[in-house]
Parts: sequence; C-alpha cells; structure tokens
Amino acid sequence: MSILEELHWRGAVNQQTDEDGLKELIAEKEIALYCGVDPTGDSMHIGHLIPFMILKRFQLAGHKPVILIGGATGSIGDPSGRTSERTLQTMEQINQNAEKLKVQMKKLFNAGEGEAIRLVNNHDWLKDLSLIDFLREYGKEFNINTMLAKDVVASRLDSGISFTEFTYQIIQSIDFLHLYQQEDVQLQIGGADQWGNITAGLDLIRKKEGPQAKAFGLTIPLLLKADGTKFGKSAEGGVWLDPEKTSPYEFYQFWLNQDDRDVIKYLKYFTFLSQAEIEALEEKVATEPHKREAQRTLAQEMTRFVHSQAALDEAELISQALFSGNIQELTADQIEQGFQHVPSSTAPREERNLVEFLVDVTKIEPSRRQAREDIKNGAIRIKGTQIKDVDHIVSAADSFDDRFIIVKKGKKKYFLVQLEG
RNA sequence: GGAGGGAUAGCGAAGUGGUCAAACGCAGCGGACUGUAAAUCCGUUCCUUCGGGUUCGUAGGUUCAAAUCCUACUCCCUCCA
Repeated sequence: MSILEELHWRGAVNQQTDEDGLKELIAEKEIALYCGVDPTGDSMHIGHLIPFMILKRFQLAGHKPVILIGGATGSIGDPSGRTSERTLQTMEQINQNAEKLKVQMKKLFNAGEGEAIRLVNNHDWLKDLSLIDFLREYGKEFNINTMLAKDVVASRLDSGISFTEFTYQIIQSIDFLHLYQQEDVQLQIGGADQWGNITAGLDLIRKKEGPQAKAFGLTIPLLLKADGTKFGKSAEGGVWLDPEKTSPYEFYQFWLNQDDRDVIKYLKYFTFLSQAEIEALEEKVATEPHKREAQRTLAQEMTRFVHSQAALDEAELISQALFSGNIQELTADQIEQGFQHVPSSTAPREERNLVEFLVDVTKIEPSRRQAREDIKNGAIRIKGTQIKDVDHIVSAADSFDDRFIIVKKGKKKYFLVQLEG
C-alpha cells in the first residue's frame, strides 16, 4: 500500500491538488514535504497533532518531512477558521511560544531511532525582508481579486479583516516558495482550513518557477465527533500535549473514554498501528464492546507516543487503582509514586469541615451551595467512602498516613490533596 | 446626518409595574441504567453564616413596589441619506 493509499484508508485526505501528479512524483522519488504551526500558544493540543502525525507517516514511507514553526506568520495572525480579528501577541510572547513548541516537536518527532525530522522557523527568512522588496518581489504576483475570493477572506468581509491578516496568505506562500527553492519541498499538508493558504503558495511557485514546477497540496478533513461537536475538547477544555497542562493520567483517560462510534476513526488518524491491527480492533468493538479494547489500545498508543512508556505505566497504574482496585488498600508511598499527576492541590494538616475543605482549601467545588448539593447527592467520596454528612469533619482518619487525601467527585473525577505544614 | 429596533443568567431566548432569582431550549454539574461508552430517564445550575443578600447594557429618576415606566449615556442591528 502506498503512502497515499494509506492516507485514504485512514480517512486523512480532504482535498488535494493534482492527485495523479502527486502519485507519480511519490512513486518515482523520495520527496520533501512540510507542514507548519504558528506559535500562538505555548503548547500544542491534540488537534494540532494530526497533520504532524501524517508528516511522520511520510517519513516512515521514506520521505523527508520538514516542520515549520511560524515565528513570522504567528506574529501576523492567520484569519483561517476565525470569525473575528486576532489580537496581536507581543514578539517576546511569540518567541517564547516558538521555543516551547520547538522543544515539544523535538520530543515528539526527533526522539528515538530513525532520521530526525527537520525543524525550521520562518522568522529566519522573513525577518529581513524589507517592505519594498516584499511589494516588488511578491506583492506583484498576487491578484487582489483572487485573494478576496478565498473562503477565509470572503467570510470575513462583512465583519471586517485588517490588512495584516489579509496579507497572511502571501506570507505563507513565501514560506512554501522558500522551502521549495531551498529545501526542495514539493508538498504542503495542513488542516482543511489551510486549503486557501496552500493553493496561494502553489500559485506563487508556478509564477516564480514556471508552470512546470512540481508542487502539490493536500489537506486533512476537519475531525468531528459522532455527536457532531468538535473533536479534542474535554470537559475541562482542550487536551494539551504539555504534561503540565494536561497530566498524562488525564491524557490517558481522555482517550480511554472515547465513544465506540469514534474510536476506530481515531486509531486510524492518530496511531501507527497497521491496517490489520486496526481492523482486528474494529471487530472487537463490534463483538465485545464492553471490553473496550480499542479505547484502551488508543489510550496506550497515544500516551506512550506523546509522553513516554513510563508515563503510560503510571497512568495505567493510577487508573487501575482508582477504577478497579480498592483505594483503601493503597499505601501512602504508592500514592506518592503513582498519583502525582492526578489533578492535585495542597492543604494544611488540620481538621476542617468538609464543605470548607472542598470549597476554600482545595477548590474542588466552586461554591458552598454546589458542595452541599453534591454531598447530599452522595457524589463525594473520601478514601473510597461515600460521605453524605454536610457537617463531616475532615481529619487524619480520612487520609493516607496523614499525608494524602483522595477525593472522588461524581463517577470518575479524582483529586489528590497533599497535606503539609 | 436622519428614522426605527435591540442589549435578560455560560449561550440562545421568553417576560413589558407586584404572583420574577426571572418560563423554555442548549450547555454544565449530580444521580439511575451501563462497559470509566452511547442513548434514555430523574434532579440541579447567582451567592449565602439559610435570616437573607446581590442580579436583567451603564448611571440617575418616578413608585409603597421596576427586568418591566421616565431621562441621559454606551454598544449592536436594520432602513433612509
């Protein structure tokens, strides 16, 4: 199965330019290709991951991927997928973010065996481009009518778009041209909302390099959940790759809890499992869904890839203890080792009313009213024991060795409270 | 510049002097069922020391009583120029 056939099987192709041409090119040589991300935040979330997983697949198929960090484009603001103007971030902020993303990318794609994926930052070649050069060299190649017709721009014409964001497609086009010329990059991939930017780049390459220039674009479909909502948001917000923002335990739990209807789609999209392995899991979902083997495999693959085998082991240990073991049998040492990455807080080592403990000390509950309601409903468990008494006093007896308190709220939310002082 | 319409809890949207802490839907939270799934059902969602306190764009005013009436201001939409 060729890489393109594989991508189709994985459901990872939305649109592509000159399908046959790209097929031919890939058949005859190893190509270089790229995908970019703008440093608008200090960490990627799982939605960002998709196109880079595809870069990785190309690499495994023998091609040469380039990851672009958009230090320059990030300072302009991509209007794609937005209904309103972005607020500009400071250059310091963007540089800091770019640095963090670089570290994250290296950890994900340059670790372990095999050739490293090349990392570039478009700030390097765009920072010294003068306004006059920009206008004479590139601006002349862009027709305003074409630019206005791009979906991203057209949809913003009513609500307004600044010249800065309007110009974004030119900047991204320069990137593609630059990489085509300097790194022999012939393919750009991106999310479905990048189609306009990618084709703008192709137009620029053709104008500068002649109509015979071989460059292609491929976009990935927007990933939706079975219920029609956007993929990648948990109840608490986005699912981040940074373990400080989303702990490996929470990350593992996110994947483990996926809907039966979605899990195979995600296995295809996110993991490097083979067609045979995924089809076997698909069979399992159909015949013995209660075992949730597909979800477990997905959670394992993703946690191992994004974090590490050690993080996965820990996440599974915690999950095991919390959901199928007897919490009371754990020792304080086991908790210390294994539970550091459950959402946690600290509290002084003193006796306290349960409501105050939940609201004031640990912030597990947002208000006294809510805390009382949950306690009365039997939603609160401490050390595995349901507590329905609003006047309960939290004391050493509720802790593990006077060091940790484990609170469960609802069916599956756990909190670790470390006692100190 | 002129004429209208609008701003209500996280979002959408009722309400046009007391019975309004404010219908209803979505989202959220909790519970039941279950497989840490989906669907469904039930409860609940401003705060509270449970006495009460503070809310309906902002600031004033009328009234025993205002989300509801009046005045000014801010922002948004439609039409005319």
